[in-house]
Amino acid sequence: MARQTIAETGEALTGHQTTQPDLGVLAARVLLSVQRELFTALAEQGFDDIAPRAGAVLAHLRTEGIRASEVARLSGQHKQVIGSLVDDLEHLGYVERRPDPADRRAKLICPTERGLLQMQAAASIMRAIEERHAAVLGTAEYAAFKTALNRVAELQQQAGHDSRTV
Amino acid sequence: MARQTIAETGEALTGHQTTQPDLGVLAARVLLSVQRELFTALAEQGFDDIAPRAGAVLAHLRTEGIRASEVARLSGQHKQVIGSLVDDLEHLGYVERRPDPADRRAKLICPTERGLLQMQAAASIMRAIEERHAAVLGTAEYAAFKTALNRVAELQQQAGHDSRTV
DNA sequence: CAAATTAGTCACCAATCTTGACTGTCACGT
DNA sequence: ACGTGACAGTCAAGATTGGTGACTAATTTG
Repeated sequence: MARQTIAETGEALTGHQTTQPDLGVLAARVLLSVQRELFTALAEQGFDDIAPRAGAVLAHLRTEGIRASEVARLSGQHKQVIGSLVDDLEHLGYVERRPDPADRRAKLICPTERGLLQMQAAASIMRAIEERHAAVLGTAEYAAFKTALNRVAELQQQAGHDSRTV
Repeated sequence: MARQTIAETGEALTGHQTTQPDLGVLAARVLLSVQRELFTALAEQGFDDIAPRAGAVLAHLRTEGIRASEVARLSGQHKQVIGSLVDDLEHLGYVERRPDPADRRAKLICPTERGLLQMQAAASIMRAIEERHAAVLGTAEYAAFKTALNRVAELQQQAGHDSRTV
């Protein structure tokens, strides 16, 4: 798995080991380890031809299709990157490009049958991962955690947006 | 966040917008937006010569120094990557290599005065970010969230470790 | 002392990200 | 209707980044 690489792996900068790691370090750890588990499990289920970086597209697929530029916005990646990812996924048979009836400039990225199977598999794996955490933390506590994480992600994205503008 | 990346930015694969995004997508969003805000703020405070990828090293710096291979383990990056990052940070005057008195093979990566200032600045910025979230969610709720995130990161890293072995 | 391990580096290759320019298409104001 | 500006997507090139294997030096093992 990447990058990503997360890219690979930018993190925050405080972190004496003695103190609690900060939000950035924790987010990085969760992301990397979730990615690793998810794509390992996917590979075991036969989806062994996709890399974590393709997740930027796959994570935002919908049965009705989605525009490339919307994927770019949601994933924070450039349009060119999305384009090449879609190229790859198209060759691998996970998605296909269809013209958008509502806008002749745009093309909808639609999952194929294989793409749908992959979406279901990924959703199932992620559900299992989260249920495992919920079993340790407690169902109610995990739900509260997830809600808070959602909220933090929203808040932080607004702030990140502002500071990008600066 | 890179970078990137955070990679890119591999994410999970479920995500109809109608349902709540999964753990991987949320972690990616938090990581990317925190990185963006942190490094923007650092740049405004005069630390404009460091990129998010350098965070892999900076996040694990300690005043007493730390070995390159330990940074590699903590950050999940290869030794070579750490080596080149340390090269850069050394030229920029953030860290210096000192021989490890305990092992003549090893070199300790120690922050310079500027490195210490940067560490303090980063810690302060991250504190401000987290306090902002705490103000919205409530102090107690945010503390609970942070604790849960820590726990999830631990659990997930164990799982990720296992699946890497497979 | 010889063998196996570990820390760090060098050099090379592959993958990835970023930028700028370019073609169609849409939306808006006149 | 028409010109202007904005947006969707693609092409192509450059720079950055990441991964791999081999190598030296020092430590540990037996």
